[in-house]
Amino acid sequence: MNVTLFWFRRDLRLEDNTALQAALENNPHVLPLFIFDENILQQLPEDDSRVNFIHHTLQKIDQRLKEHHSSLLIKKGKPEDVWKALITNYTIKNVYINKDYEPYALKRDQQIEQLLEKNNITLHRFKDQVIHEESEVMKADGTPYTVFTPYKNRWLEAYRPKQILPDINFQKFYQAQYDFPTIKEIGFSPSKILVKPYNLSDIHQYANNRNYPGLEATSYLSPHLRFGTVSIREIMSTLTNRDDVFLSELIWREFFMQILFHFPKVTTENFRAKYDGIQWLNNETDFEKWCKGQTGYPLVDAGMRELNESGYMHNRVRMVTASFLCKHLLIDWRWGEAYFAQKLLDYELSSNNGNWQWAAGTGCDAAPYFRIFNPIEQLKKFDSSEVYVKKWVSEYGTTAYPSPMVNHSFARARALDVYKAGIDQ
DNA sequence: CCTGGAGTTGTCCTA
DNA sequence: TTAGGACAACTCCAG
Repeated sequence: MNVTLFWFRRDLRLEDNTALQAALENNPHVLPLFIFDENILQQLPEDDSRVNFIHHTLQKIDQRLKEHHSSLLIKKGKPEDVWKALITNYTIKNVYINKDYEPYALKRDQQIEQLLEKNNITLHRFKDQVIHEESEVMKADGTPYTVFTPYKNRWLEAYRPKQILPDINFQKFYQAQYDFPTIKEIGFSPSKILVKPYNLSDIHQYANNRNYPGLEATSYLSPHLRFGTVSIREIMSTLTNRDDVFLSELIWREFFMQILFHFPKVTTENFRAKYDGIQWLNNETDFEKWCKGQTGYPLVDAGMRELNESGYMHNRVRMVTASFLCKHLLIDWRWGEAYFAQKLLDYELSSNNGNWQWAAGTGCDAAPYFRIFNPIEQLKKFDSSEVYVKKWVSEYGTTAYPSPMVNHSFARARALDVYKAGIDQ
């Protein structure tokens, strides 16, 4: 039996899925596939919340497919090995994927494409996870933007709303009944941390509410965009002119994706080499206090504890915690980036890296280094009733709560000195 | 090539 | 009490 493979990666949905739709429209016997990639899994803790979310999402997709006498094929291994086995066990002419722009994924897909080509199999790639991909929003001279505002203006000029795809035809799937593996069979254990459904019902209030972590006004959209459990086009179709501040955040997502694509060195290096001379203190005890939310600054600690306990952190608080690590503690932004990468449900290399470099002042279009968040002032301004802080730091206000690990005025002056010295080198 | 305007999210001090 | 400027130049981008 000939089959066409559709490979799910970070597009875990049956609705408005560009490559899946194309596969079903042009081929009989479409076999949907997901590979638990050992290259990625081996770095993760056994109860990783993202792996659990992926597993849970795939199970729901599999259940829907089974209602139509088909099912998902789940494999675990290194993608190249898995594909070699698939080519041996099935007769495959076409493979469909949605593009993924991260450095690891680009390399992986290139390898798989070579392997498929050798076996006379065509790989069909589609743009799906973004409105404008890496080279669709460029300056007039053909080079990429490195400043957000002009990028955003060009992005908006180029935007054309697109129709959501019609419902898929389940009859076109390959009819087979594969067992769906348990989380244990994949080598993981259940996580207590769960992805919440996204909620855009109050999105027209985003501009007014977004800075107040106590309001519980966040959309919780980010993990869904990360794993493709919702289509970016569907989100765009729900926005109106009033939602321009929220739309800007979606454009930031694509801005940092194209930065990572065109400047992959940012993964390990400062975007601006000018800051390479900063002498980080990198004190491990300090770092541990920050990770655990034991700094003695309530807004910082609330943020870190929210992250540790829920896999989320409010946007404003991400800036405060990141600024605190880099400027008050003089710890290399890469340490903070790696910690967020472990914990965030919405972890995305491009956004995480871009925003950490922004906070550290080393990135493109970054905050100037002398802009140092005052964690006490930020608390007064954005959580004055202390609802957010009390929610996450239950001992706040008692003797059990630690005193500040570093004096703000001292740390501020020290950061200015160290940054200045680093730049002057 | 030149030029001018602008650049996510702050803080602190002074008048 | 509050508004405004300093903080520090530098680079980007469009015309």
